[in-house]
Formats: sequence, structure tokens, C-alpha cells
Amino acid sequence: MPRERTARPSADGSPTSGRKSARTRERILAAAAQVLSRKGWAGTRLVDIAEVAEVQAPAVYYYWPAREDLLAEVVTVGQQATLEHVVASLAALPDDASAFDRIDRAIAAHLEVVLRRSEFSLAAIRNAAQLPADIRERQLVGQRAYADVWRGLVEDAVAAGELTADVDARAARMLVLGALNWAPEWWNPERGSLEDVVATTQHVVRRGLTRR
Amino acid sequence: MPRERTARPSADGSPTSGRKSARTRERILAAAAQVLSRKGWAGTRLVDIAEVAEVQAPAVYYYWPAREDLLAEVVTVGQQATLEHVVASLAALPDDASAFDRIDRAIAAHLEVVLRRSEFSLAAIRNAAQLPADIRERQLVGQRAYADVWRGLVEDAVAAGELTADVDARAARMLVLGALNWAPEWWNPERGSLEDVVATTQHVVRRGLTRR
DNA sequence: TCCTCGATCTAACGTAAGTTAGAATCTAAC
DNA sequence: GTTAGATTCTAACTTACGTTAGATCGAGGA
Repeated sequence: MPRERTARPSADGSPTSGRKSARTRERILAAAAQVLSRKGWAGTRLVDIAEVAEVQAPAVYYYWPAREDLLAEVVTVGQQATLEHVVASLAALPDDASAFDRIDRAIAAHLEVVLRRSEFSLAAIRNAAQLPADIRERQLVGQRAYADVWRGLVEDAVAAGELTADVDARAARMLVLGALNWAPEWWNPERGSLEDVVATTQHVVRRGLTRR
Repeated sequence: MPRERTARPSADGSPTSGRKSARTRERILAAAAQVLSRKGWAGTRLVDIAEVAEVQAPAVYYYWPAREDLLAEVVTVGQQATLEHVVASLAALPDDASAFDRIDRAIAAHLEVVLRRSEFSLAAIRNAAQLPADIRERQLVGQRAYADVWRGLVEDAVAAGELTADVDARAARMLVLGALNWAPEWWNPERGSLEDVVATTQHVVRRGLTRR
């Protein structure tokens, strides 16, 4: 059994730092995210993960009790990464930022994480509907927490009169999140920069939700 | 071997009409769509399909040579249903409909099919990324055909000067399609009517893409 | 240098699920 | 009512894959 079960990013934050065992664990986790995002929950084979991580399949059992636990951790990490990055981005804004500046920032942060740290968040997004019941339940808790952030953003915008009150707030919020979550399906770094996509999305969303 | 391999909707169009064997085939296909949309490509077990269709698993082999062929047909049907319904809806519009009226109609048609005939289109949408390579290739052809329809809609709107030219047309198009494809993840008939969602979406999209 | 223990491997097991074989049943024509 | 063909079933086979057991390798301290 390894001494530390949780990944501990070391001082310099580089993925190659830390104890060798911790690095192997990270490699397997990242490999699992990659395979999971492409093959789906049931289609993710331990052998494929192992091949990407350059280990033998049974090595997985040194770090996780079962395949399900490894995959569940991928989903959790993917969810938390999104939540934390968005919250941190919002916290970095000046206190007097307008409601729509905050929404712009959240859009940018969400796209950054799903398009750049894409394997983990993609795995979480694409497989949400396929999770086994027990894991799905935990996932819903995290999802609600993230939804609350966006609900707050939209409510603030409505209260500030910056957003049209003539559309259902929930529907509008989910339309936006849908557009964001779908971005990994079509965006390709070679066809346009991330910054361009962010700017376009901010443009369209701002116009779509702003009163005339 | 059954005499007819392709589903032939009979005069009244009801799912219980036609030869008994054809009805069984339809039942299995619909069951496959239901399971596939929830469990993912690899997670869709023949036994689960059979249970929903009220048949034993080997009965599937009377109609399809292998599990893959059944699932591939579900994806094809889901894709074609969307394409055909949108194209038919557009064709029903008067010739003098404005570019944005046509986009509104396409939005309504797309949402209708993914939210109502949801099992087939959901199966196609959610599993696009997980398809085996050979099937994925065929799927991309259909996907391109559908993308062409939307590309045309957007181009017409730009040409008519109804749509802002200051955003990347492709990105805007994909953002809208993302919002539409994501709707099944959150829409629930008990929380609001389909008509309301359609109206809200049309509102937001029209504002989002229209020049000031 | 040797010993210990952490880390990973090779080999084997058990089971779930797709598939096949062949029997049983049902339908429709004569 | 009988028969032929269509349809569906039960039972068995096969393979893939998660998992376990136990051996092996490697690094760090005595």
C-alpha cells in the first residue's frame, strides 16, 4: 500500500516531481481520464488505461481497490477542476465588477478548463448520464454546487437589471452551459485560438441575454 | 430470415400495424435506442435490450447479424430523424420567410426531435464520440450533411444582413447547436412545456446573433 | 553488502456477455 | 387439420476482461 492515497502536488507543481509512486498514480489517473473521455464508462478497459500509462493492468490495484473507484475519481477530479477554476477566476475579479463582467469571466474560465484540461472535464461531462447509480448520486451533488454558482451569476444580473427578465432564467442558464459543454465536440486548436472562441462566446451570450 | 429487412411504416403509421415480425423488429430497435441513450455504446447489453423489448436476447440475431449492427442502425435512425424533420419543417415554410424565421423554425424542429423522439436522437448525440472507428466514419457523413443545412441557414442570414458579421459564423453555429443538443440533459416536461423552451431558445439565439 | 519493504510484474482464475445450435412454437396457406 | 416456413426460445460455447495470488525487482537504510 502506498503511504499517500491523495495526490499531493509538490512545490513546483510539475507532474514529474514528487515520489515516484505518486507520479505513477498521477499517470494512471490521467490515462484513465483520457480513455474514459473517449470510450465511455463501460468501454473503458483497464488494459487500455494501463497501456497509456505504461504499466501493467494489475498495477492499478496498488492504488485503487477497483476499476470503478479509479473511474469515479476521474469524474470527481473533472468536476472539481471546473468548479474550482471558475470560482477562483471570479474571486480574482475586483469587487466592483459588473454582473456581466462576472458572467464573461465565468464563460472564459469554464471554456478554459473544458478545452484545455479537457480530458478530466470531458470525462465528467460526457459520462454523466452513464454513471452507475451510486456514483451518479455523488456526482449530482457536485453538479448542483456548480449550478448554484451560475444561478447566482444570473440572479445577480437580473437584480442589476443587466439581463432581460423576459426569459426563463433556468432555461437561459442551461442553454449557455450547454453551449459551453458542447464546445469540446467541435473546437480544435488548429482551426482557431482559444481566445477567439472565448471572445465569440462572450459576445453571443452577452447579446443573447441582455435587454435591448 | 424475415422477408423485409427494412422497417416499412404502414398506411396508418401506427407502431402496432404491419406484420408481426416487423413490429418485433421495431420494438427491439426502440428498446436498443432507449438503452443505448442511457448506458453508452459499450454499456448497452443485449440482455437489457431484450428485456425492454420483451424478448429473449438471441431473438436479436434473427433481425441483425450482430449487436454492433443493431446499435449502428439506432444511430443512423437517430441522425436521419433529426435531419429529415428539420428539412421537412423548413420546406413547409413559405418561400418569402426571412432568414431568421427559417432559423427559428430549425431551432423548433431540432428541439422537437431531440426532446420528443428523444431516445433515438439522444442515442446518436450522446454516443457520437464513442463509436467504433468504422461506424464513426459513416456517422460523420450524416453529421456533415446536417451541418450543411445549418451552414446554409447562417450564411443566408449573413447575406441578408440579418445576422451580425462580427462573429465567427462557424463558432456561432456550433454554440447554437451545442445549446440545442444539450437540452435533453436538463429539460424535463414536468418543469415546463416544450413550447416554452422553444420560445426561450429562439429568443436568446435571435438576440445573440442579431446585429444591434 | 545485505535486508526490508514499497512497487510492479507474470500467470492464472472466474464470470459476464455476445454468439451459435438446434429445438419448440406459432402462423398461414392448402 | 396438416404441413411448411417463419419466428422465437432454451441451452451451451467462447472469449474478453476485471480481479487475485504470488513472484520479482529496485531503492534506501543498517
